[in-house]
Amino acid sequence: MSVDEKLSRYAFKASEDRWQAAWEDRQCFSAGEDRDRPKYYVLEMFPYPSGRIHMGHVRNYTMGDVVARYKRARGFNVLHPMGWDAFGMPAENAAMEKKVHPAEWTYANIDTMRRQLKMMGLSIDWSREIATCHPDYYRHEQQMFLDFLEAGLIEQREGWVNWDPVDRTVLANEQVIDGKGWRSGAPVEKRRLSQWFFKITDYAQDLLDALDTLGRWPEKVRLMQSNWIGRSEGLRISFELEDRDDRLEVYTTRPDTIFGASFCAISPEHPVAAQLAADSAVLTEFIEECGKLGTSEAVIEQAEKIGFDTGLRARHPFVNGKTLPVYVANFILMEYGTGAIFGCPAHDQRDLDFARKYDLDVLPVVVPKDTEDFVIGDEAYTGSGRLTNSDFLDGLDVEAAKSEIANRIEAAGHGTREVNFRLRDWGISRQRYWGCPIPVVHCDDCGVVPLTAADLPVVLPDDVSFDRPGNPLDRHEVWKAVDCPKCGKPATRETDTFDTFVDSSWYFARFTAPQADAPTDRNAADYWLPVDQYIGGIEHAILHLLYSRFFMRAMTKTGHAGMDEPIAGLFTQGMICHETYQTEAGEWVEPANIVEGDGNTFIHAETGEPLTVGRSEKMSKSKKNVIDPEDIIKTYGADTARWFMLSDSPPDRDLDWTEAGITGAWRFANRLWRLVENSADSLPTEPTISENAEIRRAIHAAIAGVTEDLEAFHFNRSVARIHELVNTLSDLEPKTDGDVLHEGLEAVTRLIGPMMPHLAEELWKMLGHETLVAESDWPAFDASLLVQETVKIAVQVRGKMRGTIEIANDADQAVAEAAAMALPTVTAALDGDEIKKIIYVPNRIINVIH
RNA sequence: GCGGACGUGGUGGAAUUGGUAUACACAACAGACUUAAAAUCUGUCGGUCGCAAGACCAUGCGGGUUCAAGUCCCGCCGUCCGCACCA
Repeated sequence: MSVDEKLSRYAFKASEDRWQAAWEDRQCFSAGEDRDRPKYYVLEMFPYPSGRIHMGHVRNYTMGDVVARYKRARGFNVLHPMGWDAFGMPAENAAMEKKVHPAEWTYANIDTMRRQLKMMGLSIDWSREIATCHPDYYRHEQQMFLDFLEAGLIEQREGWVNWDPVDRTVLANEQVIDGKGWRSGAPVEKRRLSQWFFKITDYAQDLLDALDTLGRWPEKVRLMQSNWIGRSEGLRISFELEDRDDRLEVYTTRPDTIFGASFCAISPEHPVAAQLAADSAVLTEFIEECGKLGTSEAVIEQAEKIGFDTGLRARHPFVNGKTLPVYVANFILMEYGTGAIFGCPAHDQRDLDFARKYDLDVLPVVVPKDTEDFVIGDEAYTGSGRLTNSDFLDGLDVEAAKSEIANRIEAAGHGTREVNFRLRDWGISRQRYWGCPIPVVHCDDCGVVPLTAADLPVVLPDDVSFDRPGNPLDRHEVWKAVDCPKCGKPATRETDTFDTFVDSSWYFARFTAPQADAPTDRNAADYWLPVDQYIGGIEHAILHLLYSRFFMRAMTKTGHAGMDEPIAGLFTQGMICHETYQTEAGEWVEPANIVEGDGNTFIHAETGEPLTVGRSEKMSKSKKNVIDPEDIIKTYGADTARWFMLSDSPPDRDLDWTEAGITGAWRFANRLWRLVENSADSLPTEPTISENAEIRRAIHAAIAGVTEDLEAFHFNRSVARIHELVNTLSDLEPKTDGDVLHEGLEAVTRLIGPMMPHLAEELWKMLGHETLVAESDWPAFDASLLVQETVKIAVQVRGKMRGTIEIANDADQAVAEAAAMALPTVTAALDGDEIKKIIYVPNRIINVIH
């Protein structure tokens, strides 16, 4: 860089160091419980310490920082903390692959990522930092487990897991690939294991109902949660079984189709299936085959639907002598309803596919209105209509038939109306080391015994090895050995740890008092909660957010909190994507190794191989299309990186990372810096009000617009408005327009404050201020300046644009008509025809119909 | 498979929520400055036809509602997210 360039360019590095030190010095971002100002709690989803920050983090934390800095300028007492979602599988994988202890790996990653986040200049209260893997955090989680247990919110029962028979270890769904263990390659089996469950289903109705109160959540997230909870009103019907004393309980939401039933199907895990399998090797084999699909619902649903005819027959409750074959079918989930259904192929697609496959009857019992010769082909009919082929239900509509059949079945004692939820209890036991230990012991005499508060924390042992698969806690005889809290005899510790979703279900509460001796300090929690603005990826729309909502209720029930809903406002951001590059052999190549060849081609920087450019995809290590934020910040500065993150793409949509985009942002930062640099000396020292109404309108319209956009999360629009204002100000002559330029530059500087905080401080100083933008108020606008005297409105003839007219604001229809008719394009389009109607929307449009 | 979203110039996108489609930015092209390049500044920039005025076409595809549709409704196509042990 030449001397000349140094003089004409914004020296971001010095600036960033200077202002970050100034903020730190003055403790600008430390939060206290100031009751004189309204509080505002801004939170971004805390990161998993995977190694280095990625662009997704940069985008997420930039958005949160814009909100935090903006709200601070608006006079709010802002809490904006940061922490680490530090337990999880990657640390154990690293331990196996790189022979490094999970704790060491995790804490080193945290140090790196904290340093990187600080480079961004975020307005975070770092004194509140927490890491979920630290005993100071997880001891409180253990305490709450004990409290929840006592409050009846937890129970222990058996649950299914994916079992790798070769590695003799439990696998996560993502570790099962095509039905095989990812390391061993062995076909997985389903196994029953004793597990702890949070009874989230006790709150199913409440979690559903309360969605209506979450007005500042995206509609799509509320809808997804609502569907996930999946309330259904149906009927539990008890079928008699031929040659058996017991009955088969099925659950259905379409009892009206009972006369179209042609089979029953039960889950491979249904007790009846197990019983029959005891005497049937073929059925046993079939059930084992189903188990190879693992526990993933997505896999089960996508697998080919297969069944096994048990030979059992269920008696139809209303048709004398009619019996239905009972199948064991791989798509029936034991977790939903009763684990058994009756199938009506004509009116359910899955049942129809099954019936066609096994050649079962397809009898339509609901016919759409005004239809003759109704037949079912390859598509089931699930719409409304009249009942037919259904004895006493004939002629009724679907709703009436549902009600009638329910009445009859209840009266006959063959079943009951039942509300069901798709939502299942939350299994929290994990057979892994790097998680929060579950604070219970197993005693031969007393059974499962919870520890007491005095025994906490149960700390993970450090001396563990990962040289073989399985949970190291399980083989740690010293750590496991403990005296039973009840009888004092030797007992063993529970070796399962918590699902990491437990850690992230209450961290927002812990941030309100991170040093408290109890899980929360109610004074602080009641002051700060709920989170006013939460920001994170859409991928967490269901599980993390639903678990957190449950957890808050559980904390309230046990006295650790005082409200049900932890998150008042939610925003879900899009992902960061980048083009992908591949060699002819199909190997992925990093963007750093790409150079442009002749024409529109790209070649490998080192090997010179020709490369194909693939479409933009989510940045991922596997496709090597990642850009390291630290490289970008070092090259262009934090403000440029932040500005690019906010420009162009709407925050809820995916953002395409491009070289052109980041250099464009860099050029803008410099352009603005030069504008102030070149005009600062010519500006009046005492602010005066300019007579230039046009420019002042532009300035105040920008302030009004940016304010509105920031409130609505339209950051890309704020950026466009700031571009426009800077373009306008650039055209001014500092010597003659000094007063209005001064007003404009002061406004721009404060408007970019939340987005490019270092540059804003730098410009503020250049404009002669000794205060900090970080401690300044948000600029106000004068609404009276925004009113325009005349408006330009569109003129249409029969809905087609024919020109525009400029008339007075709120002009009468007569004025608008006269102006419109005077347009040659209008008279030409009318061609002498009679005018039938004129539609006039003041300040918008006039439409002449002929 | 089920549930949820998204689709506008060469590119990212804007559109007062049913009222002038393409703001703002990028890329490209032309010019100025420069020995030259970079940087910077100025101009052009949806498509077709036309010297021009202008006309016609265009918001994934096909229908519909309306004086008026990117926006609302119906049906397709494509892409993405979630599916309970990844975080």
